[in-house]
Amino acid sequence: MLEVMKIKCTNLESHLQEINKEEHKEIINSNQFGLLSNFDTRKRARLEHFPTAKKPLQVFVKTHPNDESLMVKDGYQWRKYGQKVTKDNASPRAYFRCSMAPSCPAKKKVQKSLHDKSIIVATYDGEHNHGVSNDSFKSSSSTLNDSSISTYNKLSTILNGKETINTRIRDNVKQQQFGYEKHIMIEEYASSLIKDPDFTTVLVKAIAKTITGQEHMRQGLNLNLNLSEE
DNA sequence: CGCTTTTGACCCGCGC
DNA sequence: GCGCGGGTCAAAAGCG
Repeated sequence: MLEVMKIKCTNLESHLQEINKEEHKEIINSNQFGLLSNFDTRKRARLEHFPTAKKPLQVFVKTHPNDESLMVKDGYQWRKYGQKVTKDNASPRAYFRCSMAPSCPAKKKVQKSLHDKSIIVATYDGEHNHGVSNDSFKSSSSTLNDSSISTYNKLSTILNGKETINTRIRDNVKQQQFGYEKHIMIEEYASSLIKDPDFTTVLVKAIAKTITGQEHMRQGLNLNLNLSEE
């Protein structure tokens, strides 16, 4: 499911980059005349708000509020190399380096959420130059190959707001023998995505087009988000 | 014994 | 130049 979501996000990002390019052109054009309306200001703020490819990935993981370990099982082996108490958050921030490969530049910072002690925030820097461990994060692709319909159901649920994502994903994921922490991570990842107004706006457009334009997909067997055709 | 964690010291960029 | 704060280093301790 993570792979599917990653592909969808890639499609969405490329689509948004196209939109951003056009909006930047509009802003530049309006600035050429020395004018910047409130509307333009809002658009620029939104452009700056949307995460770019260079922005470090943040993952929100739900844990027990009393759990002080700051450990996030994400399939890689991490070696802790530092811990600091930061000014804006009483919870200590832990620094980890990937220990699966000696030359791997990947790093991450883990800190409890300022507002919710039961949520820890992992900020990833750099990319891994090696594969993921099968031992610590067993591939679920064998059980998720037929997950298109559940993916569609989950996204529909998000959009309809009739049921919390936690409930449906937890049921689906537990049935497919995910570990507890992994399905929590997926929940938080999906939750963070749907809190992004840009993400949901484009997602709604794409899914609406898919539903209305492709009647044969009414059973949600294929969530086609090929936005480049829009 | 080898790897990981802990933790105080150090480095360095940034704002004033 | 100085102080602050985030990030990193490295020695010691812990652990299997």
